[in-house]
Amino acid sequence: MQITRDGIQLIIQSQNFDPKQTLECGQVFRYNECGDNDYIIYAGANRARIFKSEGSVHIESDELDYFEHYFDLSTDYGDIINKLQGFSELTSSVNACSGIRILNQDIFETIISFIISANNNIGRIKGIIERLCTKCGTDMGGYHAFPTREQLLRLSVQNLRELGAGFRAEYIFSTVRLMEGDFIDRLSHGDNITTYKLLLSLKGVGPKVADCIMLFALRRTNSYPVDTWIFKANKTAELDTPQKVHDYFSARYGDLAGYAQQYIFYHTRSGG
DNA sequence: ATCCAGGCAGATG
DNA sequence: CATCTGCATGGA
Repeated sequence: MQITRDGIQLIIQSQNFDPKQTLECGQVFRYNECGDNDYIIYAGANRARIFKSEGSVHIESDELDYFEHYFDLSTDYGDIINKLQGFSELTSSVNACSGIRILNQDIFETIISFIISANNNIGRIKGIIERLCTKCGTDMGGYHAFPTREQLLRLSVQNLRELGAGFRAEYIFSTVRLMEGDFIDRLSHGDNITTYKLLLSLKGVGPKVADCIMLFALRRTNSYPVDTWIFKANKTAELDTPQKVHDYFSARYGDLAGYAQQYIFYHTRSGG
């Protein structure tokens, strides 16, 4: 993969980077399509435009270093794909979605976003998060940052309901209060089991949401989130519960489980 | 109208 | 430990 920096933009030439697949594979919610494979993406307090043109991906932002890490540009996805091709059941998914990259997202934003995602659909999730940012995120001039913990502490359960969060309003209200002191540091530095248990201590965070947080924000790539789509795709007579599917495939794919999960999820959801 | 959406908490065997 | 039910909201 070749990266060149030209003023305010990065230009990336890679077989394995497609903006549409990367943003629409369900790992992130705060983006808007503004053209053909052309998006505005908001992450934390930052904003970028990302689009594909003549085989290259362009990223325009005032914070290029942030987005270079955010889009995981130092990881060799060709190598990951080669290894996953060793599993015959993944061939069609990987071939159809070979431009997906797993983002490095902010931990607080990811926790709140995936609490909102529970028993919800992507359109509503995006709307609730957008209204949350507008309601209490810092005005960056033209857009709003994702709220900080301190900003969310000011909202009542009633406020959260008015944004459309439904029964998740209580979860968010409790969780921002549980994440006190060095909670985030302990999440980041714990081993997989410790971090997983810590996440389950938050309200609105169960097995699936914890796996998403570990994969999308903490880069624990052994995580294998099992939602309704993955369960439908993987369910067999033997693997007849989400937990059995999770345990089987996280063991089968090892540290590539998270990548495999995203290829399957996007492929299944887009009609594969 | 009924079901579903990137599930979870709390109660019950 | 595993299984069951209620849950806010809006679109299909």
